[in-house]
Amino acid sequence: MEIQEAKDKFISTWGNLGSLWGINKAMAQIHALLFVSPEPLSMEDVMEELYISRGNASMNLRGLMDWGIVRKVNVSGERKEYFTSEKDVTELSRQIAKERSRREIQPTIRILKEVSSVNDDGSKETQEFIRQTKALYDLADTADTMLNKLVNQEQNWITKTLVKFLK
Amino acid sequence: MEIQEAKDKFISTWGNLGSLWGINKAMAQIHALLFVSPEPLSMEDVMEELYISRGNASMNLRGLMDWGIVRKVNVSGERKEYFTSEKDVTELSRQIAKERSRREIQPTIRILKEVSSVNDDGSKETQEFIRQTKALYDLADTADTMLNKLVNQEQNWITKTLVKFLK
DNA sequence: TTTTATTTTCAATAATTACTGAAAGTTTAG
DNA sequence: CTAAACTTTCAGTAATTATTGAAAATAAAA
Repeated sequence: MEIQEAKDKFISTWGNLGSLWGINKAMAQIHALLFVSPEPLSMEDVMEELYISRGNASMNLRGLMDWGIVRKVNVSGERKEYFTSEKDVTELSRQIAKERSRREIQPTIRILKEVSSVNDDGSKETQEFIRQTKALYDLADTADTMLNKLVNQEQNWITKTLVKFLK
Repeated sequence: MEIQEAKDKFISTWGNLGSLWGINKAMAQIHALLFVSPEPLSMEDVMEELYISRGNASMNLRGLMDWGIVRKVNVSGERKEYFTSEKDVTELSRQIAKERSRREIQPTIRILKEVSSVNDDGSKETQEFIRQTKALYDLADTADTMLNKLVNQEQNWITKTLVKFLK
């Protein structure tokens, strides 16, 4: 496969995958583009490569910065702003995990806790509701904690060793 | 909080969360409803509780069965079909992890592998492309393997120990 | 077999979500 | 300061995705 085809395929695949981590297609594609570009790109560059409008580029670049995986860089002698993405996949996944936890998982956990402490009227329906939402709360809480530990630097030697075993 | 409010809140929250695991709102809400119902529900029941059409209920119940987390049950003396969801959260997460891996992660990994073996023309662009897509491939592959091991029964003592440490 | 109950399918439509482009805003240069 | 370069915002529109509802299909009962 030649580089242009491969690049297009990668950008398109990554774009469709956006929904998997909760961002839209254009945003994921911009990320993909920056991720494989050796040099920072201007907004103009992004618009041209992906055939998207200025407004679209602007909004989604900002979105990526909010996710903490894209940042502006100054290119000396240039007035334009240039953008570059986090290049280290470990840092990238750490950042994504952190943001998803903050934006979606933790709010969900909060609500699970809230609804599972519903007033128990003794009915079968209520008891099943409490049992099930509690179980979900425990699962979500454990999974969130584990994910964050796995993905964060605070890995002691035991964790590191065990991670190797899991691979 | 009273049970009806709690139930509505749970169903609505779970529904919005659908996008997190790649299913639509109605599907996630049906799942939520079945998940906290002590008895199996008919399609009629689902339609009434969630105010959705017959077609919608039919299609999304089928979707949930395709995910392997809802199944039909026969209620003796009844001609209607009744539906019930997987009640065990461990089995639920196992099933979801398995399906997501199969539907999205593995196809992505395949493509990452494919594009990262692009013909190397020696240019800076191509070299960066190869480096980055390879790194992503490794990450996705490792994460997929780990997730499946974590979530599957094949937990040996090492895995179990790791899980305890991570919690 | 015919009737009745129930489910599925899918074209039409509604709802949601994303994108554009131009005007307004901002920053730097002159 | 004014002009030029560049970015952001957002109302309008386009594209996508979800939902309805009724006809067709299926399955059980009579």
